[in-house]
Amino acid sequence: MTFAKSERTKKRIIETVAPIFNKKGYQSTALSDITSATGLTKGAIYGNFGNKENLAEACFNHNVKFLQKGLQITWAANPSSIGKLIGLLNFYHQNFETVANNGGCPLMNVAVEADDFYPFFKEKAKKILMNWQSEIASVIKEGQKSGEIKPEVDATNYANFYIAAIEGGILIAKTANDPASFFNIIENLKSLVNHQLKITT
Amino acid sequence: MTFAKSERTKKRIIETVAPIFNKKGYQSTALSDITSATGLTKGAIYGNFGNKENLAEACFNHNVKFLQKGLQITWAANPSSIGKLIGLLNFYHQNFETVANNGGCPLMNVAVEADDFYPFFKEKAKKILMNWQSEIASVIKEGQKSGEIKPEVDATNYANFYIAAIEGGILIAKTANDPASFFNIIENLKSLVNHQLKITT
DNA sequence: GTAAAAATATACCAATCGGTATATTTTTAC
DNA sequence: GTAAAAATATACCGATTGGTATATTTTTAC
Repeated sequence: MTFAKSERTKKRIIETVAPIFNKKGYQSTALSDITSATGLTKGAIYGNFGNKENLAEACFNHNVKFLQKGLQITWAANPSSIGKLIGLLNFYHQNFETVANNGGCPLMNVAVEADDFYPFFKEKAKKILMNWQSEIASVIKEGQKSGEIKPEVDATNYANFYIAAIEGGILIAKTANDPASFFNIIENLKSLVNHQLKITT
Repeated sequence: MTFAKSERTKKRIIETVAPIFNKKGYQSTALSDITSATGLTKGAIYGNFGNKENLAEACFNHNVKFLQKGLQITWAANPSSIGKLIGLLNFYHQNFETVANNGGCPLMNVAVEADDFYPFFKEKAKKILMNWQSEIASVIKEGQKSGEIKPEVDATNYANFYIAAIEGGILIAKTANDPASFFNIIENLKSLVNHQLKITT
């Protein structure tokens, strides 16, 4: 079991620092924030990650993984397409507080900070976003094949609308300190899924 | 005409620097960015604004003013409530490129950066957001009074949904480099206004 | 237990940060 | 045109930034 210690330390660093990067952003998170939060010195941090960018990347992956895992679990737990779309909205509802306390949606945070001046992180955010779009659109298309969802719906277009409302909802709820506004948006989306997508026989 | 020179210089600084703050964010915009963009020295900047925070605040106000003005003009140009809601969506569509080239929505940018660690700017963002919510909700309520809009619609709830989709749409379009996705979201919102809000006699 | 290797700590580096005191230049008022 | 005032430039400050070379400690393998 060589390298075991190293891997455990890396994991501990990531779990400690990931929320800090998500809250403060890449530029505003100083090495001193990282050393004081972990109780380690710069030597240890650089020995494990090489530089700040690598550590931030690992933290971003870690932050995103929680949400991607939620999607995968939701997909696995719901056989029907409508069930998947509603189930994912329930997942976002149930985990709002957790996500909010962790600094909000990591995709939004990184996209906003990196958008105009940090191509490396912007591309990372873009990849995650396009994966999300593709997951939602695929479920809609499947539902159309199986006769659950109206065939005239534009899957990609609808996936974007679904994602936009969720991201905008997080922004509003966090900025206004009003989680209820996010829950209302989730309910509105459920209503759209049930009345505009679902074929009611 | 005392102080005339000073006011003109301040205006020029704000117009030059506002897009930089909107693109890079507050922390990532260095005084050196400001001096090199304006061609002025730190002495001149501090003589006019006192410190970086005051300048950033003036720039945020300037960035927001463009959008607030657009809303006011749209309100004035459209007598009916449905006309106002559709007209505002047209305004956002028409000005997407301009806003995107300026660094995106200043409310989102400041809210995301300031959310967890910068109360001063967070409060500024919150105020702007709540003003926006109130403007949309008021138009909906007016439309309900005049019999244009269905009385069972929750005005505040719908205003939040409207704003969330727009903000999320900007995020998606900028991150994916795909303005069309924003335009599609705008069209979806128009459809909601016409089919879920509007009373069709 | 011991030697090698891996992980961490220490002490430093140049560069840059926001900010300021003061000197210089430009503008204003008469 | 000249003196006062306003605006800008220069030269500096201490603190902090990300990063690194090296010394020390801890862990691993035998």
